Amino acid sequence: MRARDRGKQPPTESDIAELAGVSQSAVSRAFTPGASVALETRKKILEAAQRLGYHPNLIARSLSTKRSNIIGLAISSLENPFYAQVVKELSERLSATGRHILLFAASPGEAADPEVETFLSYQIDALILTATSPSKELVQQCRKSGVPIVLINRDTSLPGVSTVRGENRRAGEIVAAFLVAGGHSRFAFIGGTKMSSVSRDREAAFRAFVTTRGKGPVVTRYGNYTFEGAAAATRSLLGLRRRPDAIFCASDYMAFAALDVAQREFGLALRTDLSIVGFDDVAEARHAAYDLTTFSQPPAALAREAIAIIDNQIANRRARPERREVRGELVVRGTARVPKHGVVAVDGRKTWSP
Amino acid sequence: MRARDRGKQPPTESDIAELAGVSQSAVSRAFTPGASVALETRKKILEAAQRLGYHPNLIARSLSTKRSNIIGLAISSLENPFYAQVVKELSERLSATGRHILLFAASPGEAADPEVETFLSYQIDALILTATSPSKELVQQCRKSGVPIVLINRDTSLPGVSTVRGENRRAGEIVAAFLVAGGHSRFAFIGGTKMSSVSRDREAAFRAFVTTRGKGPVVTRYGNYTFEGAAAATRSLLGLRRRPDAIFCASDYMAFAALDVAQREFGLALRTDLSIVGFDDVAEARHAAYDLTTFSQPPAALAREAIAIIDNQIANRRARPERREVRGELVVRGTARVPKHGVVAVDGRKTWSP
DNA sequence: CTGAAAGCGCTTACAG
DNA sequence: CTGAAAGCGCTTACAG
Repeated sequence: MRARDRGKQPPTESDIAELAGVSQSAVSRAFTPGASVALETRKKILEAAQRLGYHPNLIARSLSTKRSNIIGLAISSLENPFYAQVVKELSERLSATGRHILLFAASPGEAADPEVETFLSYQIDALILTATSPSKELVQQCRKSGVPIVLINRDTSLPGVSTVRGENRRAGEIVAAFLVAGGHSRFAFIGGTKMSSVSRDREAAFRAFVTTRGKGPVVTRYGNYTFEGAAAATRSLLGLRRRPDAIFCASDYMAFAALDVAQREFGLALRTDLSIVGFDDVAEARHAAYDLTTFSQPPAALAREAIAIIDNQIANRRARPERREVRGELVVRGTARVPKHGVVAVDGRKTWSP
Repeated sequence: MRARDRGKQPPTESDIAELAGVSQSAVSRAFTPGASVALETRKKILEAAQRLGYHPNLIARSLSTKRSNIIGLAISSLENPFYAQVVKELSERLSATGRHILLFAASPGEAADPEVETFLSYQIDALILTATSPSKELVQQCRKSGVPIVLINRDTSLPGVSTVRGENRRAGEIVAAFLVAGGHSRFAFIGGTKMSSVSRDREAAFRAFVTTRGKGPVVTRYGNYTFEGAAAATRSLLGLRRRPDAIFCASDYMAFAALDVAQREFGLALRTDLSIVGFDDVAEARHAAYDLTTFSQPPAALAREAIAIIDNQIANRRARPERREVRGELVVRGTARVPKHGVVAVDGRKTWSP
């Protein structure tokens, strides 16, 4: 009796044990898949647990097993629907395997690092960063604690870190080919940050194609991955004497800002005065309000690959970090002039390849 | 030495104690604010901790203190930028006080309940639900475990649950007054779900005002808080023989869908053929692409109040559940005809009141 | 101020 | 299959 009238305290294994007339360890086994318990005993125990409304204390379990089933997730641009979608995909897939997300959502400017370090104190099983990059110190901490770390849509030269990205270089090339074929002649690129290597990859491939075709130079501005930043970048670009007639943006979210400024502030007509192409293919891109031509990078695939990497790393602590790429395609919509040839329709959407 | 060469295992208080030549409990005190440790000892300990790269194991701490500093957060519409913003505000405010978010992001249809119940096993200090409502069972579980629960932008008749909402009734009334003053005559409402009481409150006040002015009836459709659902609702409404010339949507996100359908599928001109008003005032609402007239419900305030309630409930376990309301205002933009009188400009935005 | 000890609620060898 | 016991890494009375 003593054990059970502990007032507001939730019941523990000992309470169940007492009620079922078995040992506490028997109760533990009854809740451990694969542990050896007689069918009869397990039944008694489950009944008792049911009666008392027992739920295992996962904090205690984590302490003994040294596995928390918690995955740390840091993100710096939740206002960007692309990342909201990534978080959602991650949450759904992870919870399907009984794992949970410890979330930290920073603002684009902020360093997520200090917060994320405290995640380590929660004994997370792995760390996922998206829209943000880890510092050297964070990576070292993770390696010391044996916590695998994977970046989504970001890259790093730091050793021991896995990455999952879209087809950045291929995208840059295809978008360039598309715009060149569309008859444009003055090209610009709105990147994330100077440091962002995914943005740089897209830019490099874009620029290489354009200049190789003798259509250079490509003017670049940085939108810092924010709406306001991209709006400012667009203003700067459209104020140029040699005004671009084709802008490739490193994210749909920034492309939305470009669209805004081009139409509202400069009164430009899409496709005739100016073509804009984004990257990501977020859900909003197909809304009539934007109808954005863009290169896709599916969040579901990104989430799937990131989790696959984590699982590998957890299963085999000595596994080498991986770098995976997720396929995308150019989705043709209304914000960019369309070349005469090369458009094909699949599943109700239009795609283009050279 | 023994204690320190445990290989990949992160250092513990005992390791620090050994290195610093003190007891393990002394180390614990050094990391407990307000505990009594000599300045000298604390210094030695912190040095040792620094050298070993020690971070307290929060899982172990939680087990003794029965406080995890983890707040459970369940959300069902992260694709709606309004909720993405709410999550972000919550994350930033909570981490400022050393707390973290255990996240579960479901899809609008799904019940978050089963997942959220496992949160309880993590000994969360409180539970926040937004864009989703708890089942009776969940609420009972929470009360049993003494976990305060607060809903954001949702309501419930279940006892023991706190809520934070926008000015639903006032919004319905003001939007109605605005549209009536704008000379509209055929009113419609796109609600979330039949069950959603925040949606019902907005609708009831809207309808009451309209019919009182002899401008009824108000036709209602439900968009299920999704983009596709709202698009279908709009199609149904605009296909009506007595086609509405004014639609009030229970969320901006649904209003975006309505805008899409009205313009792309029905070729309607905003303000002359049809006025659309939303609810929330998400960041996208002021983008040129939408330029949506809407009643605001600030996520920052919602997050602040929700946390304040949680803090009250944690500080005083016997505190009664609270129901708080957060102020909003009608933000005048381009999707609805504007009455001759009543518009005032503040801080670069236009507002209206009767 | 400090250390030894018990306890938080689990898991997991180890005997039987 | 089952129980007694040690241990996970902390906190916190209790003596001194």
